[in-house]
Amino acid sequence: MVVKYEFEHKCKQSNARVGKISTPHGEFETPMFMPVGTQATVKTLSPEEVKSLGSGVILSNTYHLWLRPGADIVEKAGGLHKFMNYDRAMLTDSGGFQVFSLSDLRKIDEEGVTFRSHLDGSKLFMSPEISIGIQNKLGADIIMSFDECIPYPADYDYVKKSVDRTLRWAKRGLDAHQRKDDQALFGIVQGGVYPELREYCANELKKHDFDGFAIGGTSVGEPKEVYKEMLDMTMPHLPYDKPVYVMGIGSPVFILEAIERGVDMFDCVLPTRIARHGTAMCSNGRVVIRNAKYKEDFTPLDEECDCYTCQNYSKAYIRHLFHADEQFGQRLVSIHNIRFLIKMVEDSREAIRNDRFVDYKNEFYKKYGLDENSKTNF
RNA sequence: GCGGCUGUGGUGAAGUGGUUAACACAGCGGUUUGUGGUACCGCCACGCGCGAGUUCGAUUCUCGUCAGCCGCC
Repeated sequence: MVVKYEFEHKCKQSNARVGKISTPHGEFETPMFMPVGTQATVKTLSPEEVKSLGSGVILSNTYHLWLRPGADIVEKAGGLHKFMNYDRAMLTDSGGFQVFSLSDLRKIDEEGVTFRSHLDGSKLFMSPEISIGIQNKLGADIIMSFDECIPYPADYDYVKKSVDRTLRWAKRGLDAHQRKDDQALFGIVQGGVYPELREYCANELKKHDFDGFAIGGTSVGEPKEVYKEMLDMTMPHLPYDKPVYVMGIGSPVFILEAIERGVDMFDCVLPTRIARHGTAMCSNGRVVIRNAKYKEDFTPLDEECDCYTCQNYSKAYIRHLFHADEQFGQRLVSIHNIRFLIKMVEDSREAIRNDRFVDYKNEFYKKYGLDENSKTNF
């Protein structure tokens, strides 16, 4: 098996677990947060910086790289790792999310999805075979099934129809996969908020030799309670000896709730996106760095953080950079936010090993200024 | 000293004899969850240089006054 999951320990307080995933480009401990580098770059950061933050794996995106610069060019460069000079594990999303996020420009049928390019308006067609073919050329260590990420809310009949189609697409992708020796393929569980559909989808996927499983259709605007229900109705039906990945979650609350339920991997643009707009995730809650109250605050974003930004720069300075529209500010907050989440999963792993993850989570929430039942998703 | 032009929020700048003075930028606050994000959403002049007059009503008309700019002595 290309990607091997090794279980290490399950926390006595919950289903949270610690393990290790090995790939052709190194191994990483789980639970792990994966920064997103959609266009073969984690925006504003160099690969060396990303590595120094403690991430063992980053994402890139099939749809975006397909449009630009094109899969053939990445392949000619020697694959995504060489092209962007990143030698650790990488994962590519299938383009399935774009079916959702670009929904005003798409048409879905059994064969695949017809898009209109967001770059030049040209008509494009994506199918499971095309997505897997592109991902084979890109060469990430973990590639994803081409699925339909259903919006929330969606009615039962539509979700049922969509899940069946996603399952047929998953099988087609598996059949089309040409690099089973060095690229792991994960299946994606959909099913919206319906327990029987989630269970059904998981059970059908388990019949095939996927290397890991993802839970999709989350973080599409649903309330936190609904999110937790979707995890609860899905996790029991996934095999314990394979990695589990919840797609697209990045707020501390969503991540910690996933870890508590035994999830191993998560990715999100949230830390880097909000960083570029001046919001930092800190142990005492969010810091909107443009705020006037930081004008003369010469302390770090987060006194408890060990990142480059917090070791060297003050809120007043970073605030100045944002008001002066200087790019260095975006870099500094991006570095901090990614490190913050990775430090959070590092601390989670330690807590799990010490059988006190739920205590850790509650302590984190209290300091962050919220509790498990607060309404905010962040 | 004389003549002309102009005076609207932090800035630039619309506008009208009569409901809440357009817009932009800045400022202030918020949003962002498998990145279509130099994005998005709020708030921000009880007042239109000052004073008086005309009018039912004036930022808008008239007179005076002050300030700035331009020109002429």
